[in-house]
Amino acid sequence: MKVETRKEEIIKTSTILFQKKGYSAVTMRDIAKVMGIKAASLYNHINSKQEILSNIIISLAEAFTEGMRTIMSSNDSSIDKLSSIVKLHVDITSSNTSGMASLNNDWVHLEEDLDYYLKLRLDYEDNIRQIIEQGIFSNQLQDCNAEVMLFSMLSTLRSLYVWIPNKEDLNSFELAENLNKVLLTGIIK
Amino acid sequence: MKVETRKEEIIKTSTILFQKKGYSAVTMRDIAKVMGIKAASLYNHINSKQEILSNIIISLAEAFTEGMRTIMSSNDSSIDKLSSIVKLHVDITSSNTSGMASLNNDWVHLEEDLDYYLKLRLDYEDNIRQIIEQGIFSNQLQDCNAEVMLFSMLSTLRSLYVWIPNKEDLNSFELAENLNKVLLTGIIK
DNA sequence: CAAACAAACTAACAATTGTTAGTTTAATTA
DNA sequence: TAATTAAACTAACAATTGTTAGTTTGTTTG
Repeated sequence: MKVETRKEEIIKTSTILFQKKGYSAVTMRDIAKVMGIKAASLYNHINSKQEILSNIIISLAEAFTEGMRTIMSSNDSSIDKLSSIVKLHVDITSSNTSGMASLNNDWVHLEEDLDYYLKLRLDYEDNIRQIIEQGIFSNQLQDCNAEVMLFSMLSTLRSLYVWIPNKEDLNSFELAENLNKVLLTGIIK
Repeated sequence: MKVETRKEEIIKTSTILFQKKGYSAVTMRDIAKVMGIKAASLYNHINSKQEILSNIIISLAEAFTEGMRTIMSSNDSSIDKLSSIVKLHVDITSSNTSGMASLNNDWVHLEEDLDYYLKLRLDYEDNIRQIIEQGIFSNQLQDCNAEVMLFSMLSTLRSLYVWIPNKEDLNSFELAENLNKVLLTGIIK
């Protein structure tokens, strides 16, 4: 709908500002100034500052949930599923690095949608855990502490937003390729 | 000095609050309330909110720098050096998980000490990069993209603060052990 | 042309922010 | 006991916060 256009511009602008200073440190006047209007004018398009944050975070969280649904419903091996997850993170993060900063750092400031976000996040982690445990059980993965594997992988994937903007020399495909290699087979020869 | 005692209590309290909501969202009145005093009373012991943040972040950053100095001056192999770095992160993070949250998320709000912090951080990263490149050169590490290795490892280590408080079942030693295995040799069998 | 509408504006609000000045209280030291 | 000091207090400040109400402007549509 065309009505959404201006709202989307506000969200896009806010996303970039939230990335730089965090949700709490960004004022409505900051956002307005970047857009070349007055703070009060923002309220013709959005209902609250909180709504902006929700829009940024929830849409991304749902994208991950949707991607995970596809992966889980496949018949791939555990290792292939993990590779798909890496690809999913690289793709979503590449398309919205700033938003991923809010997802990672500002979710604590969600109000109405906090519980919903936490549920999506928990379910997502549970799915990965399940894949890893299945991989250990079927002898494809090392019999190492599953939580450590989960944590290590997820930490790296969640930090991609910091790193992708600084490394334009690798395209999405190569990046996912390299990440897979490092995350799955380690760095030792 | 005994004079510092009260100041340290304020910093400790602030550290925990900063971890929960981030520097910008925590007010001097929040800090004072937890300590059971009035906001104005805080200023008998500290000069500004900013000073609290600086204290938290810089002392941690310097601990890392100091640890790295020791590692770099050893004659260990690249792999052993990387293991020592993992241990360094586990140790420092275990001893101050809340502070590590500020180090990771609130450093952007540093003012006077921002440049100093950035220099420490950059030097630290350069040292790790150097170790990795040396490892590749001497054929101990896979000939994979060095930046990806560096990023993956550092992302995991920097996220430890989120994870350590929830996993008390692993002690520092076991944790470093498991992390080393996963980070160095991967998760595939 | 008139009506409708999107999107900006000005002005103001009540609450909250970090911080300062000056004062009181209670314990320690000379 | 008198002087000192650490550490709290009250009261207030100027600035900034998110947000609301009501108005103006210019474009699109009937």
